[in-house]
Amino acid sequence: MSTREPLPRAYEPAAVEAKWYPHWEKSGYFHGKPNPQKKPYSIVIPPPNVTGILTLGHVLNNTLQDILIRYHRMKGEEVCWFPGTDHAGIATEARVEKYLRQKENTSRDQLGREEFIRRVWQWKGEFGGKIIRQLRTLGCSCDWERERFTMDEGLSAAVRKVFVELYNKGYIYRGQRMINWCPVAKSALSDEEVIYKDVAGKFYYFRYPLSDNSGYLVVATTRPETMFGDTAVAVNPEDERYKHLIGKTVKLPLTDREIPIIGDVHADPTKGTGCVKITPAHDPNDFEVGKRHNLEVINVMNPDATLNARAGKEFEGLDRFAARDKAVRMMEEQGLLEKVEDIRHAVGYSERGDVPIETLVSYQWFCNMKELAKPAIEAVQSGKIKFHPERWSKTYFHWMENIQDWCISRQIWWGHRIPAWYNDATGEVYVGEEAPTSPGEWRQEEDVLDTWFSSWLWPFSIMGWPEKTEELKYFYPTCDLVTGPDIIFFWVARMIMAGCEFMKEIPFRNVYFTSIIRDELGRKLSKSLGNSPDPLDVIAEYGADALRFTITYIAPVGMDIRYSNEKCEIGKTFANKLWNACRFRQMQGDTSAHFRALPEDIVANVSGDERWMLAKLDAAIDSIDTAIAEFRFHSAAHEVYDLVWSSFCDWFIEAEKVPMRAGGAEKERALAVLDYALYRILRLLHPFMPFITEELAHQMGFLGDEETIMFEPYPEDDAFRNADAAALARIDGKFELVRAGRFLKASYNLPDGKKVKFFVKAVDAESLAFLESEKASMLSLLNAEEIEISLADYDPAVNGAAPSQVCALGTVYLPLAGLIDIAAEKAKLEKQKKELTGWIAGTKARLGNEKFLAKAPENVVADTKAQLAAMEEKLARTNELLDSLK
RNA sequence: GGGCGAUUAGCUCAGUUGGUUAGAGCGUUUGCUUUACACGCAAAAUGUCGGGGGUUCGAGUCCCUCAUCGCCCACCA
Repeated sequence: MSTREPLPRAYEPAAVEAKWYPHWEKSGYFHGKPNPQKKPYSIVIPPPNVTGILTLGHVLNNTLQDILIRYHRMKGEEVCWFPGTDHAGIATEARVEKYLRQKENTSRDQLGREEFIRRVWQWKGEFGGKIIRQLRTLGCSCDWERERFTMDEGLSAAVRKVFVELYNKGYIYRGQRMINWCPVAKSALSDEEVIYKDVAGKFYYFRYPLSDNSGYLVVATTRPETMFGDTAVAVNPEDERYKHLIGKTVKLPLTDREIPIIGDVHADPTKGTGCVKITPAHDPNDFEVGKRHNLEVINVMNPDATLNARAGKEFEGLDRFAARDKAVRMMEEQGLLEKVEDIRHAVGYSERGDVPIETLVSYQWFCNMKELAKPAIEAVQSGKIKFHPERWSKTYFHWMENIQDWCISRQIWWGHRIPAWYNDATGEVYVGEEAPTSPGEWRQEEDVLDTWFSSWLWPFSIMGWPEKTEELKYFYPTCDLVTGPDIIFFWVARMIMAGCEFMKEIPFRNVYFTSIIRDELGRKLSKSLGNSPDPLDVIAEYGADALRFTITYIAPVGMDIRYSNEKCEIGKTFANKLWNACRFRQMQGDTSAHFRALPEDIVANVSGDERWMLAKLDAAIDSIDTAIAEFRFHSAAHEVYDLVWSSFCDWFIEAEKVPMRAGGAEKERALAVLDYALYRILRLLHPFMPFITEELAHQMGFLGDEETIMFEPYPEDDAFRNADAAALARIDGKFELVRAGRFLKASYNLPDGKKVKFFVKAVDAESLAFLESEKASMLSLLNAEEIEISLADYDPAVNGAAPSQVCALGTVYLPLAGLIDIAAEKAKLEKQKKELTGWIAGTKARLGNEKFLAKAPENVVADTKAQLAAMEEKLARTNELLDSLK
């Protein structure tokens, strides 16, 4: 695969990405299979809708999963990322209906059930699963051999088995209850599929005349069109204003019906007029009231939310909103409209249809969740399953502890048909995995199951359950789940319940809830706002690695992300930086033989800079391990970014130019350490930026054609940073001096490249010796002509007045022969003196505080004392400099 | 109504169990074609850590309270 040519000046991701992914996939690198020699690590993908296309939300979600997968793979575990798609009943049915209407001018109902389903499968084959192909562009290392669809035969068998089991346990039942109805899908919905929006509405105050013509009651409603279903008016039995009316009747306007006035606590005397119209068929509270008083349930609506015959001739067939207007108008004409108030109120909308839902009474299938919830609550309470961030467990507990029956039947065709059969002759109901074999006319239930009724089995159905497969034995339970907090009820909670019930084992150990991605203005990304960038465009412009890295880098734990395409510059420039570091290395000659491990003699002879670099690497490796273990992906990204850019490129490579120039054994050692560090960096970075790291590992000659970085060991701590803390501190001191010298040059507007002479007065003999030994390095880093290091005071009489900087290892002077701005120097030193004096005073006060000495930990006290000494020493030198300027 | 989160540099955000002088990227300013990189190098400036109170030797960090913004759940005849 590798073509060892000089690297171009800038990284061009497109060709590299297009090259490696197919190679990885063809080579079977993504495939995981049970292997008793290795520790299993598995993730199941949150199955995207088969109709879906890649969004930035998916990018974040799947990048994080891929980071985990690649990280654990390199850690030597047997990893498997199970991918697949969800049949998404309502969404897909709507999508295909639209397609058929546009392409063939036909409809679901024209085609009939069997033909329509055939067409949906056809559509899926042709257009479905686009997102799965897009995930490849992103670099996701899913085990595509194991790709599943929630309506595959095996997964469908799992659904049937689960349905029958829960039915036999008495959890699943069919009943007439108040449900949420979507007029667009013409189907029942679960409570979770209803989203509440605050919208402007009106409160209509209607007069309902008493039958005896002795006056009227005023009732308020936001839904005038449901009045045709009113079967009572309720007042509070304690309400002095109305209690004498209980038992009388009112004439229901616009109808010829009379309805009773009933006493019920549901009527709150403090709210509105104290009188409530009761519409049992269209309001959950009213339904309860109706049950208590044995009221008739009059459904006045058709499935498409037009009014039906029960609303009377004038209203039959009218859309609910038209009917509302008409009812109000007619009430007004009859003098029965008392007043109208503007209000804002929450209205339930269908998640998919984006229209107000109707609550109505209907026969549906339900699943009682109470018993299923118990072990699932326990699993999270006990810590067997951990949520990250932990606070989501509160949301989880609150919902689980108040869990309601789940309405699982849908009046659509695309989905798992409920395995129940009716015998109309005998009235029998048969529920079984297969059709009944007993004689008689059996008619299968028309309804299908809620999409989530298959998704909740995903972690084990995808592994072949109910068959007892090797995969289940090895990979179940999965390790980590990465998903959005918006589906905590829909999916996460239900998977935990299903796992506990059917596998007797939790489905995963950790759940990481990703951030929600917003635009720069903090708005949710949406198609209608046009603020939702297409990830494929972003990848084309910046590269997949850049997008992956950027989104990881900017995603804080548990908070919303403000995303804009421009932010991908972070990842793009970072990739380019890494590319050029390798390009530089390539120019220095052949790859060292020691890039995998440094031999003893090199380790024994590493320079201070080299030890410093190896120590930085160790520290970064530890931080990254910890960060990934705690799902702090952005910390890991920041850590590796700083390591590469600051430690490796800005300091280490620049410092190593000295031994590399020296040639011979010096150069050989420097290149060995450089290669060793570089290959560790590439591996550290691979989970975040898979393409560029694979490409560079080959370009640099670290890997042969038949090898892949994917299975190279993830770097581990070499303990270099524990080797010699004092030596590492001295290198930091050298860098501080370099920074100070550069500052002096910049302060006097000297071009960075100008060769100048510095003087350094070392603080002591030890520092003197060290700085002398690092002289070549400092000359190079400072771009200086000469550096004179001594223990003696700088003598302005000899070299002229010089601005200076006080550092830990010594004071740096830049002689400027007449150019020195004495006033500016004085001001700088006075400022420094003031700061030092302030800190010293503060530190002394702290050390003078007996309580501090008594209560603070020893190391804090010792550190404080050391700081004080250092500051006092610095102050003394600052004062000397000030004196010298007088 | 119940719950959760946020408020730190001009912007977007870091800041692990409380412990020196609060950081990064972008932007801004200055100087640079220095043996990879202008997708770059070097340097600089900007903060009463939302307000108030408390605990503590010590608070951006813990507690209380207020304000503003956002999310979730419930309810709303």
